[in-house]
Amino acid sequence: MRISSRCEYGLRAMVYLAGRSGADPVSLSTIASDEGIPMAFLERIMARLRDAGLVVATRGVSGGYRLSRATAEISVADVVAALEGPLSLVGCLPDDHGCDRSDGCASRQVWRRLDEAISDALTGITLSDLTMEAVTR
Amino acid sequence: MRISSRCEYGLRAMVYLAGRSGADPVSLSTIASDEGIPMAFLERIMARLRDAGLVVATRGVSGGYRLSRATAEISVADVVAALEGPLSLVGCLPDDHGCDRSDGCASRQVWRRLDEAISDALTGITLSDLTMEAVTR
DNA sequence: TCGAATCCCAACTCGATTGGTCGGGATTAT
DNA sequence: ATAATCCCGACCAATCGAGTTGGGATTCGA
Repeated sequence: MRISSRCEYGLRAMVYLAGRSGADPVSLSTIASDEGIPMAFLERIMARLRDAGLVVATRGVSGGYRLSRATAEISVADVVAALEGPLSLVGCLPDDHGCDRSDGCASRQVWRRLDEAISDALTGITLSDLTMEAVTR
Repeated sequence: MRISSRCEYGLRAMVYLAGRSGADPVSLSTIASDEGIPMAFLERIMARLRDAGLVVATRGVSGGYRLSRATAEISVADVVAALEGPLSLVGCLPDDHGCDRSDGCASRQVWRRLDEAISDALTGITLSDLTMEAVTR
């Protein structure tokens, strides 16, 4: 179970933007070179973040990306959900399709718990937390 | 981020064995048919669990698998680690290779926190918890 | 009006992983 | 012996991850 590069890069880019929040939009090439991320790949990542409504792009000469909301209003969970897809660990949680196995439910509780643990951990951190030089532990 | 079938099947098999703990070994074919898992695939899974020291196999006519330890001594984290590999979210946590990026550390704290949350959630549940008909929440 | 900077997008590659299957061994109780 | 069982390496198809390529469409400034 490993975080994808997509997700790692995406969060880095968002933290980067959070550090420049309020200023002019930042171009793809700037983010990519400052963060050491392959530009064409970052482009795909930003497209997802845009589609999720987390960043706003402006095109043309001095265009670029900026955050769509205040840094305190964007959680890491938002970013991860936008990049990793639905983010539910096992298929049968929402639809609850029967659970015909006797111990299937027992195992499933594990995945549900884990789901909650992950969710709790990620929704509790916002980009503004990350721009301050230390996550309080 | 999704749990693999391998892992799902593996935990189901372990819970199954936990429910019969202390009795005769259970054959692959029995587990597979009772749990609805493709037998040849389950065989590969059991091999990993055996290599991890979580189950013991005996061959020959009335052979099969049994747990190597008491159900309370096997955590879900043990099972998942045996089946999912190293289970660390991002490569640079143990070796800490520089962190030359300015905000790399900020993002990394997120992954470390998440790592802890997952680890805590999984080490806290043992097979004996799962054989009782309800995980206390 | 032209061109450069910028975002937008679909298609492609390439290797690893997932989810299996297949075919034969080696062991052991009866 | 023989049947039941685990053991194991090889194989396979589909998907996913991590990018790349090549071209658009927009917008600002000169």
